[in-house]
Amino acid sequence: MDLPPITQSFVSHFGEMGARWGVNRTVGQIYAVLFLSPDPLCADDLVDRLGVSRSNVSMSLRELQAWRLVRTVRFPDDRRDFFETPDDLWKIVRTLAEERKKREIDPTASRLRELMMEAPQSDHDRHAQKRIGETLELIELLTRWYDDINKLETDRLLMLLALGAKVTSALDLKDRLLGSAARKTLTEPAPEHDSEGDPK
Amino acid sequence: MDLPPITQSFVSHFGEMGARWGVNRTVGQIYAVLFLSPDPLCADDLVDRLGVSRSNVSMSLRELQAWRLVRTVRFPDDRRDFFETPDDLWKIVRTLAEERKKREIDPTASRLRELMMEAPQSDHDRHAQKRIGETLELIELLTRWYDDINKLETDRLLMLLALGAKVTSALDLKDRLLGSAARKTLTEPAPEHDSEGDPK
DNA sequence: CCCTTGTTTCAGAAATTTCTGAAATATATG
DNA sequence: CATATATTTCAGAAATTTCTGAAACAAGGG
Repeated sequence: MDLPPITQSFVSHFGEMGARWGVNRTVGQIYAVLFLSPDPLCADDLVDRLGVSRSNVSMSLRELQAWRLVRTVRFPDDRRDFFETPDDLWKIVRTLAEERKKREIDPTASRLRELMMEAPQSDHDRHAQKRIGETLELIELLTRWYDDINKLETDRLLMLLALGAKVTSALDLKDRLLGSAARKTLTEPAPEHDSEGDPK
Repeated sequence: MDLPPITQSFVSHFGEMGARWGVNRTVGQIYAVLFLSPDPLCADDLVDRLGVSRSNVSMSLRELQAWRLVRTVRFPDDRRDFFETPDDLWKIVRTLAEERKKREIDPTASRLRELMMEAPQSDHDRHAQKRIGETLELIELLTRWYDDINKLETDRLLMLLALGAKVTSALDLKDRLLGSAARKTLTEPAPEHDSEGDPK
């Protein structure tokens, strides 16, 4: 490995964290190198900098492209592919959210939907289905919210994030200004999830 | 494996998905069984139902406890530990979010903070540090938002989720009612990211 | 104490994932 | 079409993770 000190340390960290993020060490490291590089790099640059095999680099880049976290760039009079990360951090955040949802949530949601179609054979099945149904509703609520929020342009998103929980007081204020009739039309009756959870 | 059909299918799915969620097959399956079980189960119940070794169950339960996704229950006149999942789904969602943040975000944030303290040795380092700083700011913005939202009681949270992107129009409305001066102080200018890759 | 019942630990076996080098493929150029 | 350059594939090697059975540990009676 041959990298300036700060980059080096950043790259190692991404290598270690890779596992927790659902990618392997090399994939994490390659992403880190590209992320910090001022200009696009070709596969052999990555081989040199990380000291891993050419084929490993090739497969890892492939995976990063599947995640839409790197893209290729071509230069005139050069037959090699070069790779770079989008430099808009917000775009990266959105891509990560989309891809993780696709891999971690969507398959489960559709499997649960299938299970809700099955005819229960026993009391046990009936209980399971009830629980599965509640779970599915919650997932659908969360993903609808996500889809909705994800449509906002970045500056509006930024505004909401900066507001944080204060939105609720802002909404309360609005209610007071308008009378609460208007809000009722915007909020839907809350789905119920009850249980003998702990008193907080 | 000896489970009624719907539970069976749910459990297999959680086993397969386990890997994507950062746990292994057995951990995923055990969680799934406990989640669907109407009453708490002891370790040997899990051995029977999943056909894995006793020690595997023991280690997997330990991991699920580290995640705070299962808790133990004792019954009078029985020396065995029994295990169950919280049945309030919102509590589960919150726990998942907290634990994943702790494992996936926090270590990176603190490493990036360390890297920002280093004295840059070269232009390359300076560029890397700039990029790292932007990343850290974004992470901090997101985690502040998360901490803030996470404080809300579940019914308020539910209200926000149901509103989705409509909050922004609600806020716009509030602005119109109040005059826009108030909001300006809450939004920040969007971070700029420019770059031009040039051929080597 | 010494059973009995239940849980945890841990070294090594088994399974899976990652990585490599060599061969195959693709594509531009003379 | 032959050559040079670049990339991808893939079978097996290497590394890592998961899982097991046996042994150690813990705790409640008798």
